[in-house]
Amino acid sequence: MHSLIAIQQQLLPDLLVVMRKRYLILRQVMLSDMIGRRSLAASLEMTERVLRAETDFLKSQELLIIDAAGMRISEAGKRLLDEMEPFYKAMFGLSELEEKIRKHFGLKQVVIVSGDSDESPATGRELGRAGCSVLRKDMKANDVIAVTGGSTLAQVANQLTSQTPLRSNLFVPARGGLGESLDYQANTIASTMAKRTGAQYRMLHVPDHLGEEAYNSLMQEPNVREIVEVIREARIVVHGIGDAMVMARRRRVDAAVVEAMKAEGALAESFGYYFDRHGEVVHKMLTAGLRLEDIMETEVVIAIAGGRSKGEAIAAVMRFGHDDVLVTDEAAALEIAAIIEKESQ
Amino acid sequence: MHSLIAIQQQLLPDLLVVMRKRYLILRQVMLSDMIGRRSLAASLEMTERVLRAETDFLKSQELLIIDAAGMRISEAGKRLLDEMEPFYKAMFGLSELEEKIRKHFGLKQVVIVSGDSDESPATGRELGRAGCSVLRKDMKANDVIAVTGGSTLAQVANQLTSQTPLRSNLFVPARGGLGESLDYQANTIASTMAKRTGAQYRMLHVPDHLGEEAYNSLMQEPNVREIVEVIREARIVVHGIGDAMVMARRRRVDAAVVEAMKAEGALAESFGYYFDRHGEVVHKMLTAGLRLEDIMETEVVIAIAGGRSKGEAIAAVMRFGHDDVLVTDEAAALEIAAIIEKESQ
DNA sequence: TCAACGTGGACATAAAACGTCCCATATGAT
DNA sequence: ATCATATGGGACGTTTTATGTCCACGTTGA
Repeated sequence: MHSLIAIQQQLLPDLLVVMRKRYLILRQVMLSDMIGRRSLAASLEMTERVLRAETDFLKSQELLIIDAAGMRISEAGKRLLDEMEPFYKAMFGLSELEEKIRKHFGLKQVVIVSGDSDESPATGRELGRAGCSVLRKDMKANDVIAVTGGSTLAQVANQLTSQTPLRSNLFVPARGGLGESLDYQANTIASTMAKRTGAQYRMLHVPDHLGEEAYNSLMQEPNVREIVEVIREARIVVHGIGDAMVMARRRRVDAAVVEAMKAEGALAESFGYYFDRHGEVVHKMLTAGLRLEDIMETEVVIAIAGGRSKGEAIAAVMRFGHDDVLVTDEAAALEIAAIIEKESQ
Repeated sequence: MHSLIAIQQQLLPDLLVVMRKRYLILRQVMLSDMIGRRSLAASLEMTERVLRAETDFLKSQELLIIDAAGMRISEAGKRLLDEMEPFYKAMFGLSELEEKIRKHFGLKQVVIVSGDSDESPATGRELGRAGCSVLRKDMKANDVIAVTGGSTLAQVANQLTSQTPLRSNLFVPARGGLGESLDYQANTIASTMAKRTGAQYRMLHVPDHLGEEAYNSLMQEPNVREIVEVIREARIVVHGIGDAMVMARRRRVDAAVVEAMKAEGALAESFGYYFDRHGEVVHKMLTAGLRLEDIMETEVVIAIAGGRSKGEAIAAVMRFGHDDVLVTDEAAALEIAAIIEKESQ
């Protein structure tokens, strides 16, 4: 059974979307006994016209009885709902989760791949693949795309492709060097993405965290200044999310600073900033890359991160509230959902 | 698993059609090793443009590899075909059958509902329902529709509906009275259909088989003559198919005639005529209703019949070669397929 | 080298989906 | 009995998508 669904996902990705839509309509009609088109459209958050197309179809299948008084479910419709119940969770559990998380954080889109990146590398790859689709869909001609580092972003970079060379696009690192391994550097990832898609890329050869003096003098350099300006005007930002302490350690942040951040409740790290559980930024620092105020004005901010252990961190960054799209995996999503659940009580 | 397929067939029949299309493309590509768009389109009997849309999609799913040299299937594509195999028959077995029968008899359309009308009344009703859809789709304003009698046609009549009254349509019996029970008379069925759809109807109160003298004198009657002329110009004919001997007995055909027909190999009966296995008409008779030459010129001829026992008869009438659409059930279709198979050897 | 066959781009046009408004009508409260 | 309200369905202009048709250009194999 499960394998059939997997096949259909590949061969007809929107099959499940349509199926869910029709299922939800049918269910809503059943719960409402008798209901009119307009109020049904409102309660399902659909426009009247597309709902109408669907109800017309359901009527033609005799799953819905629809007359001048309104519509109600037929016997065959009830039977179908019953028979479908056992499949529902397997088929649409993730969609439900997506919708829940999307709504709670006010995101434009949430994509969840099944599995746990912590446990299985395959899930990590899936995550990368999903990130690619999202990115591809959001990219337009002449876009500048800023990307951060990290293993997840590296997965995205290694799977990104494009049918035709995207000569007009420009990939840039969101931040300067952060003392990570070369493969996971933002610079590396930006260049990989550009090479794989036939796009342009520019590097930012500057350490990320800078003292005021160094910052000022670097920004005097015309070539640094120019690329920094390009970065700060990126239309799309793609970033990973990490655990604050893990990242701090990996980046050899000063022990005293680490302690300070810990004291302030630092939980998550993303595009060089550290966030506490409420999405507040802990420890603002001068940077040559994207600053918070740039992020806030970026048109499309895409977060990509997965693994059960990252659930909390992801939730923290989402609470920061300037992301538009979240791509994650099932394990992390379940953690996030649990956090939402807990605090809504 | 099987029940999921049943659900999907109700909830998204149109998407399953797409799924099959993509599967067949993928399979054809695999069988061809490497093939170009045009020749593939030809072998699948699709236009080049729609095939292209599909192959573009399959490429985006990475199921197909497509470069300047042509296209071939990817590893993922092969895997998908393998995994899909066990589901294929359950999902599209009937579509395959439909296509096979359609091609063999050169029909415009074949519709098969699952089950065996001989065994289950529910299948009979399904058959009627399917007949309704076909008829509805083929009907246009101002059409005259001639219908025959029989229990299957009665099923159609009892389920035919129309959203809006079809005031411009006219239902007429294809033939005169044939000595069957009232419910199954063509007259009854025509009037039922008309009443249920808000259409017009006309009756033909004349015995079907007539001697030459009676025929001539009846045709002198202006009102008989008029309706007969209308019948003979029907744009659509809907007819059932029966076993020759069963029908002959039910209609109390003269024993000597029955013997004669038997000797000539009469196998099937339809719209008052008897056919042998080759679709040749046995025993032409004068009739006030539709004659063979009328049928041959009718724009849309729809045959509706099911049940394993009728498979042979249906095949015989199809061989007659003037039907456009066949609506039948699985059991009959399997019989028909077996007959096709047997003689193609 | 050349001919045949391949893909992919381009574009006009047909067809479908969609948003929006309106109307006759059924329903239920008054 | 009547009236306000909500209903389905028709209509229609607009936008989006699908489709037919050509053509440019690259690859391949003779």
